[in-house]
Amino acid sequence: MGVTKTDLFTENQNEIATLAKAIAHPARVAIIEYLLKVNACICNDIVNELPLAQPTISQHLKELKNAGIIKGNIEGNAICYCINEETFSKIQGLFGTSSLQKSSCC
Amino acid sequence: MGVTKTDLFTENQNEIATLAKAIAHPARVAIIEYLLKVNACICNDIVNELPLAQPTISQHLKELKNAGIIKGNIEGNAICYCINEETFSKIQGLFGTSSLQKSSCC
DNA sequence: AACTAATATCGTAATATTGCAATATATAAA
DNA sequence: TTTATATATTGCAATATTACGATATTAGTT
Repeated sequence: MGVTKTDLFTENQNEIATLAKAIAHPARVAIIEYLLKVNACICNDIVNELPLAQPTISQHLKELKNAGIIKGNIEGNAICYCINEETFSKIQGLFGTSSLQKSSCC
Repeated sequence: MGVTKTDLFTENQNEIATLAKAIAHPARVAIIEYLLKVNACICNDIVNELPLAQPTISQHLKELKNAGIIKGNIEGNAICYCINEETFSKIQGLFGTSSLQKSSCC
């Protein structure tokens, strides 16, 4: 149906899925990488940096913001976006080496 | 359009997005967690473990397999699925602490 | 106030994802 | 060989995502 049955899964599983979904688009990966590189930037910089139309980027920024991965501060008539360290650390914790012990079989 | 313009982004950005997309569903997170917990299992175990119909789980397993996150070995009339360590390590590397240096601003 | 620049929202078309019933396939057991 | 068990595939309905033109909003500039 295209509708994910979130109520059937744990809060933790849904949280991981939601964070992963926010990263699950090359444009959003590019935005994250760019923000990490320049450490902070104005939205318009991203529009100039990426080969997508302004409304499209605005939409991607909104999704990243909803997921808590980035945050935006109003700066005059522009908006300064940057990585939300708290969420970013959480992601590194969730997907990082420590969190899950691996072991093969077949 | 619902169509991601992958050709506009780097191979690396697309790879990260593809791996993230494979994890971007609570059922697939649950499958990964289960495989990590039991270390290996028969597909039918997953069907019994998760509150989804067999065809739906088969589909999720296919996506995880396509992404290289799990692999399946035929074992009699059943199939033994397990984590693909190589890809799993790659994910931990990509999202883990080392790969991206963070620094806040606003 | 009129104008410009930066960003967000709306509406919509194209496409992708999710879930499952029905069915197919494949192997083992009787 | 018939039957049972395990898994995959097909087809489809419901919903979600992606992209962008048009337009709105907001704040600075002249």
